Amino acid sequence: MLDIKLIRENVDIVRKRLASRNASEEKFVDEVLSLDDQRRKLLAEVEQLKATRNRVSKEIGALMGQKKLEEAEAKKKETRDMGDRVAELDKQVAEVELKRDGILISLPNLPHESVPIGKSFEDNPEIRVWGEKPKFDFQPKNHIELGESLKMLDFARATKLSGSGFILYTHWGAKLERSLIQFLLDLHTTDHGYIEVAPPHVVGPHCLEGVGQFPKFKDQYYGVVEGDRPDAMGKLYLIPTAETPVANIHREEILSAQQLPIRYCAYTPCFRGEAGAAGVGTRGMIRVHQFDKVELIKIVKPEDSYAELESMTANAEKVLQLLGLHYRVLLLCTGDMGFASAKTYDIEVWAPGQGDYLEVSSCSNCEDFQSRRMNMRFKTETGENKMPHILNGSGTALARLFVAFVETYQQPDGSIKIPPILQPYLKTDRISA
RNA sequence: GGAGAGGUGGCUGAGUGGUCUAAAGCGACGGUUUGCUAAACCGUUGUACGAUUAACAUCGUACCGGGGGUUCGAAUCCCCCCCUCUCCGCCA
Repeated sequence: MLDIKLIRENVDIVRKRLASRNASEEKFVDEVLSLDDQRRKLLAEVEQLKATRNRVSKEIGALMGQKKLEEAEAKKKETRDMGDRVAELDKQVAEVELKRDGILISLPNLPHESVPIGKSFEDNPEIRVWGEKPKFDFQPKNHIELGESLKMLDFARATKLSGSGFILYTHWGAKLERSLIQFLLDLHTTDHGYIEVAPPHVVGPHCLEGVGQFPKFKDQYYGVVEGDRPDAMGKLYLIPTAETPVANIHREEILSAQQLPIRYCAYTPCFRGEAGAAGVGTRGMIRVHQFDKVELIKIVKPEDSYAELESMTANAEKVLQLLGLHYRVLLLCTGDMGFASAKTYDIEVWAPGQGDYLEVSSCSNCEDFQSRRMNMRFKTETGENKMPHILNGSGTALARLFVAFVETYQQPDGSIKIPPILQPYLKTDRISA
C-alpha cells in the first residue's frame, strides 16, 4: 500500500511512476486525493463536536456528584441531539475512509528509479549470464520422456488423482525432489545465514492482503472449506508461496532496530489456480497447480534494502552455480513487475530439453509496501517508528529446477548423472532405468 | 464438538456508568548522589489520525481482543464474532 502522505505531497511523481507500470492505475490518484480531502474535513468537524460533548459530559458528571440534578438535566437536554450528529458524521467518515482505502489497497507499488521503463517481458534487460548451454552429441530428451522412462514421474496417474496440472513423483523422482529441497535448505541456513522456518500451508485472507495478493488477484488462489460448509468459504486459503505466511510472521509488531535484519528461509509446497493459463503449454511440470519451493524472506532497515536485494539474488544464483546449471539474470522492467514489488530480478535456468530458459527465481524488494499493509514497524535508534523493507526471493522453485536438472545431466544411455554435491543427499551417482 | 473461566499499557495486575478518559507494582530510560558499581530518591515512559506552526511544539480525537448497540457520558451494561486457558469427547 502506498503512503497517503506520499501521494498528498508528491502527486505528480506518484502519478508518473504508476503510469510507467503499464497498468493505468494512475487515474485513481485524483479520486484518492479527493476522498482523502473529504475525510479530513469531516474528521475536523466531528472531532470538534466530540471535544465539546466530552467537555459537557464531564460537567454533567461533576454536577451529579454535587447533587445538582436539575442543572445536570438541563445540560443533558443541551447535548442530547449532539449524539445523533456525531453518529451521522462518524458514519460518513467511515464510508469515505472505506472508499479511499479500497482504492489505496488496489494500487500497485511504485517502481524504484533504477528500474528500466518498459511494456512487457521483451523489455527486460539481461544483467548477467553464468555458464553456458551444455552441448549434447545426441538428441537430448525432455523431462517428460526422461521422467517416464526412468519411472521418476507418473503424469497419467497424477491426472487420475487430481486432474491436470499436478505431479506424481515416484521412486528416484521423489528422492531427487526431496534431496534438492534439503540441499537448498542446508545451503541457505548454513552458508547464507537464514533462519529456517516451517509455516502453515493454509492462511487467512489478511495474510494474502498483507503481501499484496489480495484483493486484486483473488481468482488465482485455492480457498479451503472445512468439511461440507460453503459458509466457511473465504476463511482460509492454500498458500501460493511461502512468502505469504513467512512475510506476515511479524505483522502488527513493532520490532527493535537490533532485531534487523531478519532473514528467513522456508520450504513449502505452493498452490496456484493459474486461472486463464490452462491449455497452453501445460504438459509436463513447467506450469502446475502445486509445486515445491524454498523461499527466502528478509525484513530489513530501509537504508539496507537494495544491498540486501543484491545479496539475496546472489544467494539464489549460488544454488544454480553449485548444481552447475547455466542461467541468466534479468532485471524486470516497469511493465513486467509484480504488484507489490519496487524492483525485481528474475533468474532463468537453461533447460536443454525445452530449448528455453525457465524462471526459477524472482527476487523482489517490496520496500515498505507490504509492511504498511501489515502494520509492521520497527523502532529506530532514535525512538521513531518506521516501516521496515520486506524482500522475498525464490531460492529456488523446485519443479522447474528439477526439469533443468534432469535435462542438463542426462546421458546418451538415457540415465541421469548426479553431480558430487548432491550425491550425499541422493546416495547414488547415477539414476538409471 | 460439549461445559466452564478469561482477554486491560513492555510485563504483572486493580478498576461493574461520571469527579485526571486506567490505581499500584515491575521493567526500561533520564537525573541527583557516588572513586566505581549497587542501593536510595526524583522524574519520564504507548499507538494512530487530525488541526495550528517555518520549525521546536501545542491542542484535539480515537484506541482496555474485534465489531455493533444503549446513554449527555462505556474498560464498565446489552448483542454478535475472534482468540487463550481448564475439563470432557473425538482424533494423526
